[in-house]
Amino acid sequence: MLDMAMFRENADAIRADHDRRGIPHDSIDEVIRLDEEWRKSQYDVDQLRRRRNEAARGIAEAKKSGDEAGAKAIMDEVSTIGSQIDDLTAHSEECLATRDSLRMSIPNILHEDVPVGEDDQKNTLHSLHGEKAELSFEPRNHNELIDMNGWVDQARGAKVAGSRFYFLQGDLARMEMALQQYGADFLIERGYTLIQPPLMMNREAYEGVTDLSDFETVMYGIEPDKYYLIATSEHPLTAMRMDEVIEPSELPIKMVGVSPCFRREVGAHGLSDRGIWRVHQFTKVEQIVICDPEDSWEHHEDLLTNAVDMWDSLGLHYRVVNICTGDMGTVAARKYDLEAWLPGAGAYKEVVSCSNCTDYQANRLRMRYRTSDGNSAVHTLNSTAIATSRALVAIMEQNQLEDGTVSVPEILRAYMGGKTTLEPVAKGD
RNA sequence: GCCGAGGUCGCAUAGCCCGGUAUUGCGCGGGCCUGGAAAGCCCGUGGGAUUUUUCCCUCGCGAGUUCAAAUCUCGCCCUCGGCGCCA
Repeated sequence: MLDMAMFRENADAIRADHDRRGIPHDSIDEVIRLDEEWRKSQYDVDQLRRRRNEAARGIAEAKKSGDEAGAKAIMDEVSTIGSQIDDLTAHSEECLATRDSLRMSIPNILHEDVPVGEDDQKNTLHSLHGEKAELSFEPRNHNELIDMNGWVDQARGAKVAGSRFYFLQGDLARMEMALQQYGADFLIERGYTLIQPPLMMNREAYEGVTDLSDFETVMYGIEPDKYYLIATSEHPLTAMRMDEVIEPSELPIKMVGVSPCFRREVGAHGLSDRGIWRVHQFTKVEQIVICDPEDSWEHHEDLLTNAVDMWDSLGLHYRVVNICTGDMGTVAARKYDLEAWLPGAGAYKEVVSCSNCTDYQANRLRMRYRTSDGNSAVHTLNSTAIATSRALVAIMEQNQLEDGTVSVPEILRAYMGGKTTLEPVAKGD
C-alpha cells in the first residue's frame, strides 16, 4: 500500500506509474477525493468532540467546587452531543474505509529501470548462466521421467487428496530433502537466520503481505478457524514484525525460511502443467530481508546474487530476466526471475522470483524503524532460493541420462549418502 | 479443556478498588554547559488533522453504561502460572 502522503503531495508520480503500466487513473482520483471528504468530516467530528471534552472538564470543575446546579446546566446543554458525534463519525469512518480498501488495490511504484511491456513476452534478458547440455538422445520431459521411475504417484495423490496432489517417492523424495538442507545451509553461511514459520496465518496479517485477489485464487482458507495456509514462507516472515517499531541497530534483518507452501492454483490447467511443475503443495527455501530504505536496492542485487550462486552451484543452465511492467503484479517495485532451461519441454521456465517490495508491505503492516526524525516505514524484499518441486524438474530434465535415470548434482551428493544417480523406485510386490 | 494472574507510548513502570487532562524511570533526539567530552540541567519522544497554532484519537480488541471510561459491565483475543490431555 502506498503512503497516503504520496497521494497528497505527489499524485503525479502515481499517475505516471499507472501510465507505464497502461492502467487508468480512476482509482487514484477517487482515493484523493475520498481523502478530502474524510478530512473534512473528521474535522467536524473533532470539533464536536472538542466541545464534549470542554463540557466534561466544565462539569468536573463545577462539581469539584460544589456547584451542582452549574454542572447540571452544562450536562443539559451537551446531552445530545453524543449522538451527533456518532452520526458524523459513521460517515467519516466510511470514507476512510473506502479510501483505504481502494488504496490497497493500487499497485506499488515501479523502479525506473523496469522495462515497459504488456506481458511476459516483453521481459528482458538480464543474464545467461551455464549452457545447454548436448544430449545424444531425445530428451524426455519430467513427467515421463517420474512415471518411468516411479518417483511420483500422481494417481494416488489425486485419490486421497485431489488433482495436483502427489506422493513423492524414493530417490526423488530424498533429493527433495537434500535440496532443502543444502539451500538452508548455503544461506546460513551467508549470514541469514534460519526460520521455520507458522504454516497458517490470520486474515489481518495476511492482508499486510499480499494482493487481495490472492485470497480467491491462491490461498487455502481453513474453516471454521479463519486461518489461511501460507502460500510461501515469505508471508509469515515478512509479517513477523507487523505493528512493530524496529531499532535501526537490528537492520538489516536477514532470514531464510523453509516451509511447505500451499496454493490453490485456480484456473491453471493444460498440458504444460502436467507432472509436478504446478502443484498444490511444495517446499520452498526463501530469502527475506527487512532493511533501511536507503539500502534496499543493494540488498535486491545481493538476493539475486545468492540465488544465482546457488543455482550455479547446482550446475544448471538458466537465464535471469528483468520482469516488465505488465508482468509485475501489485506488490513488487522490481522483480527478477530465474528461468531454468527444460530440455524436455524445450523452454525456459520460472524457478526463482526475486523482488524488492520497497515500503508497500511495510505500510500495510505498520512496520517501521526508528529514525532521528520520527518513525518511518522499512523496506521488505524476498527471493526464492529453491522451490523444491521446480528445482527437481530442472535437475531431472537437465541431468537425465539415456536410460531415464538422473545424475545427482555433485553438491547434493553429500546430503544423500554419496548417491550419484537417482534410480527407479523398486516395484513393490 | 478447567482454574488463577496479567496485557498501559521503543522498553520498563504508576494509575484501576473509589470514573474527571497518561505517571515515573530507561533508551533515543535536540539544546544549555565545556577547549572537547562525561556528569548535570532543560525541551522533545505513538497515530491523525490543521488556518502552524491548536485540536482530535490512542491504555490488547469490540460492544455497553455515563455529560465523561485506562478506570465500571459484558463478550472476544493473546501471554504467563497451575491442573488435565498429549507427539
